[in-house]
Amino acid sequence: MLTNRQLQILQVIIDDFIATAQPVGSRQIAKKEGIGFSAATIRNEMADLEELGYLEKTHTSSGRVPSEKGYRFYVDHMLKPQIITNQDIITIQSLFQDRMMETEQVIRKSADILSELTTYTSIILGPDVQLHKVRRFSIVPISVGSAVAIIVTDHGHVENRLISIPENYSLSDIEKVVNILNERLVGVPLEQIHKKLEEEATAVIAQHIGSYDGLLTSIFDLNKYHGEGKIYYGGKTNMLKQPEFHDLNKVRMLMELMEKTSQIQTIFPHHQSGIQIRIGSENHHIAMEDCSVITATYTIGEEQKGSIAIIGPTRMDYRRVVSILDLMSSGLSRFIERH
Amino acid sequence: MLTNRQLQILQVIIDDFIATAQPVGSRQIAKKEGIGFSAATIRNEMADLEELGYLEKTHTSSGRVPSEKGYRFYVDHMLKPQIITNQDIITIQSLFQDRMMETEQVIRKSADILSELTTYTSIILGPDVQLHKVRRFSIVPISVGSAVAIIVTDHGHVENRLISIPENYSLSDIEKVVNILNERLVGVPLEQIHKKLEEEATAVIAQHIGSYDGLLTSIFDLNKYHGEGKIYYGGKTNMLKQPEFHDLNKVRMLMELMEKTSQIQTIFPHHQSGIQIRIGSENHHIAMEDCSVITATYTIGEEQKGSIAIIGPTRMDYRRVVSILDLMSSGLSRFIERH
DNA sequence: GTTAGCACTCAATAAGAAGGAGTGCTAATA
DNA sequence: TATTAGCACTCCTTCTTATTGAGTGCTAAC
Repeated sequence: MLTNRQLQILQVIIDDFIATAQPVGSRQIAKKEGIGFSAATIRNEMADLEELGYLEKTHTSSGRVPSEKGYRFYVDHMLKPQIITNQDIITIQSLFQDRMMETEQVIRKSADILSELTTYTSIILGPDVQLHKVRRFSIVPISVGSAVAIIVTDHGHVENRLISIPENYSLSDIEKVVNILNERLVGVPLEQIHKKLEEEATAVIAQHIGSYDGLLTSIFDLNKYHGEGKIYYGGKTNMLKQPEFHDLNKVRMLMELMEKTSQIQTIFPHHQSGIQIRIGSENHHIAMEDCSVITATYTIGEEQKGSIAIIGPTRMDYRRVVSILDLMSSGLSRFIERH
Repeated sequence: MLTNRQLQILQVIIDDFIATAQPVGSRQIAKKEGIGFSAATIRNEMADLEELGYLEKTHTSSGRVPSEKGYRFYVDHMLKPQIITNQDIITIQSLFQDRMMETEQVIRKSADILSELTTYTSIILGPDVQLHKVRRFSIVPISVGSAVAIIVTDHGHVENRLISIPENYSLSDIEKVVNILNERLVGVPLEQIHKKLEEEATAVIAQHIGSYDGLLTSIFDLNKYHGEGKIYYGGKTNMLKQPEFHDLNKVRMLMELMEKTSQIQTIFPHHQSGIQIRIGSENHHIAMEDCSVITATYTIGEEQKGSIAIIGPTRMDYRRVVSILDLMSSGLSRFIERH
């Protein structure tokens, strides 16, 4: 168990390092207000804190730097919520004023604002369309043999896809199929379309039209295209402003990571709501050894809907980021709910 | 006018510098096969070429480096098309096999392949949807007061947008509007919708329904959303591998440039078809002082449709990039035409 | 016109010297 | 016993100073 004085020193070191990115020395701490003991005492305490694993040195005679364990402790036990300025609150809330703005746009803008307010990089996982329910299904013929299949959901999302029409289908056949599908599928969540289709619709269609080629299965492979919802980024270049990323190699690895949709998905914790913090190696990614990721989720009703993440250096301003993320996720939740 | 020997030396220097990124010295050149004169002679010629503005020195006693004027001359008068390997051709053409792949997907993949083959960054301006013609227009009500408007074009592109429905519109009113619009708008290019609407449809609708609120104007502001077609990137991080971008500041400026949609548009020459090369300052962008941009266009029939660009260091492999871009743009043109 | 030879320039690298921030330990102090 | 002052020591950083080597420009000889 840490003594009060140790806690105090740890706090000062972490706050200072977050602000300056420089190792913190004992004299520096002693000079701070509210510190009533000498540099020598602090040195002793720091040695203890290092032994306990909360601090590290960059070399034998350098000041101390928080270790991952140090950040973890800080985040778990010492993080008081920050008072956010009115200005920030206004910036965020103005986003959600325009009722007729499309969800996609709002998210895009949210990502930008997040990165601006935090000076880090923001990533937003779009709402999970899989739970939307079909409102209307239609097929629009384009040319001989091809057509566009369109699904509109109850939240106004539109999913469309080019399909091929077997030659033996006539226009009225297509119309029949569309009618049958609308009867059966309206109200069904996207994620269940495939199952529903196999269970009910195929038989009915075959019965009405006689043939049932691969047509329909190809339509509803939609799922494959939007595995988990789109990904939106804000402030990708903010990383480059952080002193810890003066190393081109690190930057490249990080950028490459962000280009790979499948990889970036993994930074979002699955089936966990609320705010999650992953520090350095906790991300299980070489490229993110020196990064922390803070994620939040936004929801509609009971069901999880999407995630927001801020990715920055381990030395990031956890207090501020957590508060802003909190504000933003609840704002987004309310916004999407209205839609 | 340059002598034959000067041409030969210029060629060797540029080819060498493109390959190694190192200033080229007189001894190095003298050692090359096919060079029948001494280093001293070459030094004299180089001094002349420098005086003419085709070469530069990085410092008083360094080897020579091509100047912008040198590259320009090389590109205009000395660029023989490169024989592309079979492997490359296969890679590109395999892209266009799958007839049922969506245009968007093909473009996305094209961008990736381009960046892979060239080791530079590729940017593709999506086809200009403005010239597509309306195939079907529909409105799907979502909740009280809101609906989704959908336009399907003759090339299978789907444009959709959330709109608000004035309270005094009934379901059957909406249906009437949709019918009228389909009668009037099918076959009209997207870019003319707005005009067409004002000229013809409004009167008819007002007559049928009695009121004509802002409903429709809001629908067709679509144009504003897709100014010039979407932008797709490939190999954004390839820049970081080039020795000329070891400077973090340059990298940041370039990356920031690419994040700004409106700015990146400007690198595409307007209303010019064929292959265009812009070298260094010709791009009129501080961030691209050390970059060259090679653009090509892909077309359907007579009308220009979209652009492809490769952005790399001024020291890029012009021969190879031009050839690959040529292949890719004609491939894309044929692909889109089929759709 | 071409080339060999030589003095000169400048970047890059290495090696040393000085300065400074910081630590760890010991001994004195409250 | 807990705290602190003092001091030796470490190692990074920065600044010089040589040293080397690639390359040029010029001159004189071929």
